[in-house]
Amino acid sequence: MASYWLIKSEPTTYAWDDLVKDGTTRWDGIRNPTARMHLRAMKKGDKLFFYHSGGPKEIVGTAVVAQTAYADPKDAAWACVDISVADALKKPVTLATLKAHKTLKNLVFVKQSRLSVSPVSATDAKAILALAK
DNA sequence: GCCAACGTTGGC
DNA sequence: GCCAACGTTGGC
Repeated sequence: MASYWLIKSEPTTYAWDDLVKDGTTRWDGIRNPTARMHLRAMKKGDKLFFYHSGGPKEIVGTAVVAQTAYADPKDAAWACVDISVADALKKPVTLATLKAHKTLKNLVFVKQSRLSVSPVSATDAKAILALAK
């Protein structure tokens, strides 16, 4: 059973469009112990929600874990994973929408916006996908 | 540009 | 090993 996660990126650093272009990319540069823990818990095939911070704050697409966690080549103390692009959301789900939702407002990510990788329950994942239609 | 939340650092 | 001070991040 695949798990769901939410990963966050600044569009100016690495945008959804870059992932679409690259197809698969190394998700590195995570420098937070909690986020690293989540990275290491990822399994191949887990689904990822891709969120843009900074500009329009919204979930723009989904990706899948292509390679489970391994040491960051730039700094072995940290971990990274490989991810592959999945689908763009028909309708991006904004932070405001999440906050207005009765269960999604309790997402780890909503409550702790600084955390760059956070878990999403299967129920919440379904709710997000429903909002994105 | 401000402020709140959180992580990290350094003195003890 | 604790805790205060500081820096960074991200939403508003």
